[in-house]
Amino acid sequence: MQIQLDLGKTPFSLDHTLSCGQTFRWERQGDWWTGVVSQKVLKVRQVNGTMEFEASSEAADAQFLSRYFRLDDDLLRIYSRFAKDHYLCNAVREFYGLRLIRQEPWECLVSYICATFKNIPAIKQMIRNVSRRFGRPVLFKGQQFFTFPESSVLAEAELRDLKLCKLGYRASNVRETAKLINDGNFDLESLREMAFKDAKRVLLSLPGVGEKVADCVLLFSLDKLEAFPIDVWMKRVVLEYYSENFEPAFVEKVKLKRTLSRREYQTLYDFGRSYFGEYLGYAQEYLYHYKRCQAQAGS
DNA sequence: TGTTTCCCTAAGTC
DNA sequence: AGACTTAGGGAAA
Repeated sequence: MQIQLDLGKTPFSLDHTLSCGQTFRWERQGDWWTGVVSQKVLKVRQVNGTMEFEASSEAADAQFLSRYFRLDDDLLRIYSRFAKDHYLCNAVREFYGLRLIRQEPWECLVSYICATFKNIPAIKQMIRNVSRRFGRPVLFKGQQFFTFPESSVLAEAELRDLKLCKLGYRASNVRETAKLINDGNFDLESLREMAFKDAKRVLLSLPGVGEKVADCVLLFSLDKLEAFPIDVWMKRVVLEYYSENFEPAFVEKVKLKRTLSRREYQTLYDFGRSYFGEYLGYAQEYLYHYKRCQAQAGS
């Protein structure tokens, strides 16, 4: 059964939201996007101010979609707080309506542990492989999809099988993290109620989770909009667009390095926090997408 | 114009 | 500070 969700005057762009690289389980065919979210298959398209969708389960109703796509965020207010320079104004104009997505924390955590040193097509491939190998099949409109496996399943997975999913050295990090989560030492949902710094400290204790992965999980699944993940693209954004905020020697030194030390990461974060304000997580996502599109257009 | 090969780099962590 | 580790994708052949 097809359901409609009226967006009213709420700024929203389904295409920008699903194209910007924050999530790895959606595919576009024509106007329609199909993806697996929390045990359900969704097929969605946007026609101006309306979202039309179908789902494999009735649990995926308009309220579910509204929560997943963060339609509760007041985007205009968020824009007014950070769109104060050339780059952000351009990014907001170009990607108007792009929203962060409220992902399922466990899948988000594994996705970003896998994301280290990989490009987005490769990450999508890994998550697809893991779901096909360890997830549960769901039939939707005559096609077979696979849910993302629970931590209990990955905790008992053979390393060999995870490596066959092309995880490489990430396989052991995924399995050991799954064990810790599954043993009940960590309740990911409880992090949502904690302060940003406390939640981050907990995540940093998991194998395969450093500053950047922790920030991604906090931003994309645990409602911490003050997270500001700095990967190679965001490093370039900060050091190229906002270099005047740093010592020239620092800029030159950090530009040349492949990876950031914890101290350097913190220095870039502190700039983001003071310059972009309370919604720096949103600013991050716009600038990340903007920089990647610029690079693609230029080459 | 269609393959194959080579090379660089990727939503970093420890 | 340097090792880890691998596949996608563009350039070159």
